[in-house]
Amino acid sequence: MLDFKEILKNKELKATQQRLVILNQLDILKHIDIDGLYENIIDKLPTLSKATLYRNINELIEKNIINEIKVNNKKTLYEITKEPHIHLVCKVCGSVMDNMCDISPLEEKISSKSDFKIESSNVIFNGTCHNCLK
Amino acid sequence: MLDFKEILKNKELKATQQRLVILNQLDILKHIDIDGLYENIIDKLPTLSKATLYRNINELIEKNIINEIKVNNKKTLYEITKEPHIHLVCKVCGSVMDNMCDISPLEEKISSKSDFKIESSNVIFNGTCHNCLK
DNA sequence: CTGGGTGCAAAGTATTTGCATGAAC
DNA sequence: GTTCATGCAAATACTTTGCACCCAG
Repeated sequence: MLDFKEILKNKELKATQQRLVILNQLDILKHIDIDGLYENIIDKLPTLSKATLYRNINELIEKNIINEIKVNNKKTLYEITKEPHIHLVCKVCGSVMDNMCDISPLEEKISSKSDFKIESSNVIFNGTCHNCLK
Repeated sequence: MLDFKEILKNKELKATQQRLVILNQLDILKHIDIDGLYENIIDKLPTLSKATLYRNINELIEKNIINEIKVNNKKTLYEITKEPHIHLVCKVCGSVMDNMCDISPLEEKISSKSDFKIESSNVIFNGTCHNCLK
């Protein structure tokens, strides 16, 4: 499990109860929007205000501790920043899955063809997941 | 040039002045957010209300005549739906470019590995464009 | 003890909706 | 002539901000 106290310290952010709970819940819930996150946290930390949640989400994105996933027709989701990966979004059940497929061949093709230096990527595939195919 | 009257008719939408101007401007401006679009249209059609713009954008997305591009740290952009393609977003100048690179090899790799049936994709690469590299 | 973080309430933005009027077909 | 679309204003939803108090370091 990730040591969020340490991570926050490294980025010069105080390890407040609020931030630790936000990060823990994000780690558990994987891909969640702001309201889902809020509802989940309120059980653990009933005093949390939405203002604080918004402020922290923005701060944590800024420091690259978490990152946003923008899916069409959905509210923005958040996740803990880990290895770069692809997202598979099921149109039937709505679930979002991580996929570790290596996209560097594609990146190289594009870089060379377009003279564009790629630094990061956001790749989403929409379709039907394993369970919903059955 | 695309015949938007025809396109609207095929989707059973009335070809109103508002819709035609919205589509024409989108076609010219390529990747634009709602406020940029509104400001551009107001010159051509000063009576357009933002409510109508929002309603039409939603309607046109629903009918797949236009589509949204969700870029991190940017407002949602809109474009006329054409061939599937990738977006390259320059972190320096902010420009958004289309790239026609074929991603089907990647799609096949993922489909087979994950047992996920891909129907559409949203692929964004962030980095530095040709001009800003100089 | 000090500075950054929090909660609350209020302000600021963004987006949607109800309804009377108007335009497309 | 009908039906659907529009403009306006109001409602709703979303996000940020100011400020007094609080807690992590």
